[in-house]
Amino acid sequence: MPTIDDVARVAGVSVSTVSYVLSGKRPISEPTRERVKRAIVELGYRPHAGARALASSRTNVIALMAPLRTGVDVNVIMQFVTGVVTRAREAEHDVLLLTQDDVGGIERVSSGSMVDALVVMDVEEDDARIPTLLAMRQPAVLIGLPAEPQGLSCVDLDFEGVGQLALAHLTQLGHRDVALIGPPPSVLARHTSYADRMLRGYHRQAAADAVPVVVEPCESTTAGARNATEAVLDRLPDLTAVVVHNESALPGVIATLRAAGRRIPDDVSVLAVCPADVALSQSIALTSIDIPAQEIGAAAVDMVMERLAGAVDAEPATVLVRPRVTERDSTAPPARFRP
Amino acid sequence: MPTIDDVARVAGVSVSTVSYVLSGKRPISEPTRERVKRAIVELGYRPHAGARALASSRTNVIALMAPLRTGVDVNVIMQFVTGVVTRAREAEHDVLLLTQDDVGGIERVSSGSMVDALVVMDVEEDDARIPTLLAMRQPAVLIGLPAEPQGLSCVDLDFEGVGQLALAHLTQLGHRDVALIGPPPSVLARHTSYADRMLRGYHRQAAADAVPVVVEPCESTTAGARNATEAVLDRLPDLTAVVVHNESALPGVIATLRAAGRRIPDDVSVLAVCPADVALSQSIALTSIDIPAQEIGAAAVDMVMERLAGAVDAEPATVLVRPRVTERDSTAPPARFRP
DNA sequence: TTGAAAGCGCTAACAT
DNA sequence: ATGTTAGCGCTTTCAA
Repeated sequence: MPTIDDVARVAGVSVSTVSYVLSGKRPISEPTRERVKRAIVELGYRPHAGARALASSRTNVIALMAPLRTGVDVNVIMQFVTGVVTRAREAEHDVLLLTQDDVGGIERVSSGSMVDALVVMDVEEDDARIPTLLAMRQPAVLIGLPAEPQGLSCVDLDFEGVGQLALAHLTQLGHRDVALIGPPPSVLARHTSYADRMLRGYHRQAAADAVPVVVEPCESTTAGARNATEAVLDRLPDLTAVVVHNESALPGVIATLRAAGRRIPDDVSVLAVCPADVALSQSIALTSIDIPAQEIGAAAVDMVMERLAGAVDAEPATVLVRPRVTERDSTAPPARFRP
Repeated sequence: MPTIDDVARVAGVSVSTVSYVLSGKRPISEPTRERVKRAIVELGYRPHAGARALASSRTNVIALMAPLRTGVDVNVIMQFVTGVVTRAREAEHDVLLLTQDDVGGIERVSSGSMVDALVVMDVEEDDARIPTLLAMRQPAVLIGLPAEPQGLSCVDLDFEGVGQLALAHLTQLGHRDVALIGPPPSVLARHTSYADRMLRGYHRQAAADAVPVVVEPCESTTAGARNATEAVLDRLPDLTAVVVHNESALPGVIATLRAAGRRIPDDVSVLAVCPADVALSQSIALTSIDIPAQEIGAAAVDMVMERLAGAVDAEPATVLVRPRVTERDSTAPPARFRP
């Protein structure tokens, strides 16, 4: 492997000149730059990442902690991951993937100076990783919003708003007998940030609209979806609308509703909270509050890069993407509102 | 951040002693080792990854190229990824994630000495990355089997065997009117390794058993599954069994068969080629040839580590995991064989 | 506009 | 069993 010295020799310049041509951190005359670039190409030179990291304390790598916990939809995770990796590459960074949510992993990559920053997924209300993240010298950005961010930067869809908006949309259509089919019990049990926030917003809206709250957690299997849907029909025989906040349950919920003789949206409206492509790949195009997972992942990287670039002590930001309802074919006013 | 010098000073030894305590590459007296370890803990010392890489030409990072191409099931990808990351951690390595399948990414991490080795997923029959992989000084392992590995190591399920076994299992039950619902057209079009091999095996078995080959590619959507299933029923009105090599299509295939009035397995047997958990999470537990994605990912890492550890020129290995049918509730002999 | 050289924090060969 | 020290390949300050 050629080194920077080789390049310098071939180009007939000093190593520092080569370095500056590469970094652009000081002006280089056009002819010199040309000679250097030619030498680089000729030799197939690539700077050694380790040497660079050692000399500059910059690795151009960010860590992405994407724990694969039970109950979280893999599709959605991958959309976040894709967003992060893609945007990171655009910013000349690579991504080190951590799939365990252990504090040990954070410490290893952080104090070992393996990465310049961390992006953390699957955040809980009271996340055990927060103290560790605060102690690192590298910046961290959470995808999610814990109860007390304590100065960490966060990005996410505004899930409280999602809960409110989901119910409000249905009540405005005239629905009163609405149920929420939610995330799996495991997700609820560990107080995953998005789940708790969504429920909070949903409850608030229910209070405002004076409609009862009927919530059914739901395992992410066909059987789980069937059970939850049947439970809901049982608890609310006059059900006219259902909010589903569980990607993997959607096919099963739809199938079970139909099996029970309820047409969508004629008898029951279905409003999904999920990525747009999931809403579109069901047997009926679902009205949904889209989770822009990829964009949120990209936004997380943007925040990382800001922190890396400039104001080291830029005050921590919390970016909450505003939810919107995209009307498709699965919602309508309840039957009694129609001729 | 404390450095190795700090540790040496606090422990009252030389830096090399600290280094050797850490690496275990030479004997250290018990008392000395103790003092050093205490100093390490006391200071919270972590070796600087870049410095280490520079001095030792070892990064303890492997690259995982997991392109998210259209048509491949995310669930399956994630199982491979999980297998790779988990086993890599067990071997004291971290994983750098590349999601584009560009040759540029390989060159960057390889000649930049960012990683010790590469694991490559989503391999095609005639994979464009092979020349680049051969040119690297780091070892590479493919998950998949190209037409000409040219000396690269490969691990995968024996998909030719899968194709044979799938059909053989059904014909042995007495089925003659069998259809194969396959991967999406895009996967076929780019000659993804596993798809081509499975088809090859299937054709061979069909010739051996003298049954016609009815193959229907299938988009990974509910609609796609419906279309493919209806097409199959159309082409083969007396259909008694179907092989499904398309995870995302499974729910739709099952639903469509039922909608057409065919009970499973009474009227139609369904044999799936998919990870075990996918087979188990359908509305009926499917007989399947399981794809042990996680184990294959782990095996890929094992092969990497062997190469890294010892015989640099260990001859390249090709490990093909033997497929097995796991009988569950979706297959039975055809009706005419039963009372 | 360019060059010389002092590190960055380790590993491992060479000494003792 | 332990210590000394020469790099590893780069960045960046200081000089010119």
